[in-house]
This record gives sequence, structure tokens and C-alpha cells, in this order.
Amino acid sequence: MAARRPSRHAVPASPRTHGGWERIYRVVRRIPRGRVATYGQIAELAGAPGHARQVGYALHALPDGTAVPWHRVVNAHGRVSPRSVTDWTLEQRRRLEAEGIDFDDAGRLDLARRRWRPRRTST
DNA sequence: TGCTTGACATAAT
DNA sequence: CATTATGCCAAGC
Repeated sequence: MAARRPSRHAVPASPRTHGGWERIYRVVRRIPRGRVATYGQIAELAGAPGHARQVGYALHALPDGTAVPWHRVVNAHGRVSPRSVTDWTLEQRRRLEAEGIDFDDAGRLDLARRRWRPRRTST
């Protein structure tokens, strides 16, 4: 599909220059297939409660084709966060549906049922 | 060096 | 349900 990168302004991420995104990616990678987590949840698990916005920024900085399951991160409303390039928003939803997650007419998924619940913050 | 922007969240209105 | 305000912080310009 749209194998186009959304990079509109910031291309990130030289694996070396990255400041602390690594911490965030590590948490996102733990999200199991068929489960989702919210930005705020990721921030908290990453040890940075309240930094939800930075989580979004970090995911934005990911290169396409990354191993990080960025599509499993949705906003607190249980919806796929609308971004600048619609194609990728649809791609995210498509991937989630492929993992068995269903959306209602309002474009929301059942967070209460699909939310990832890790036992602990990481050991 | 300093202001603006942005895959967000939460509370208040 | 939508809008506004505030917190957070890295990257762009």
C-alpha cells in the first residue's frame, strides 16, 4: 500500500541522535498482537507519565517498515489519531482489523476490551 | 537564542 | 458531543 513516508518536516531519527525515544519504542514493542495501548499509557509505562504528546512525536519519527508496532497505539478515545497524511491513518486501522480488532461506526474500538494490560512496567 | 508546531491527555465549560 | 485551556518536550526555523 501506500509505502510513502509521512515525513513532512522532521525526519528523525538517526538511531544515534535520538534522545529518549528509545524508551518509548521499547514499551510499544511489548504490545501483543490484537491488543492496543493509548499514548498516555505508553508514556506512563515508559516512565514518563504525562508525556503522551512526546509518545506521538516519537512514533511519528519512526521510519516506515519499522519493527515497532506503532499501529497498536491509539488515543484515549479509542480512535486512531488523525494525522497529517490520511493514508497512514487508514493503514493503521487496516492493520488493527487484520489483528482482529473491530471498529464501530464512529471509528472507535472497544478499548475496555482490547486494551493491553501489562502486569508490570518492565522488570 | 527563542518562538512555533505536533500520532496526546485531562479537566472544565 | 465540541471547544478551550494547560501541561509536556523535541525538532524546525
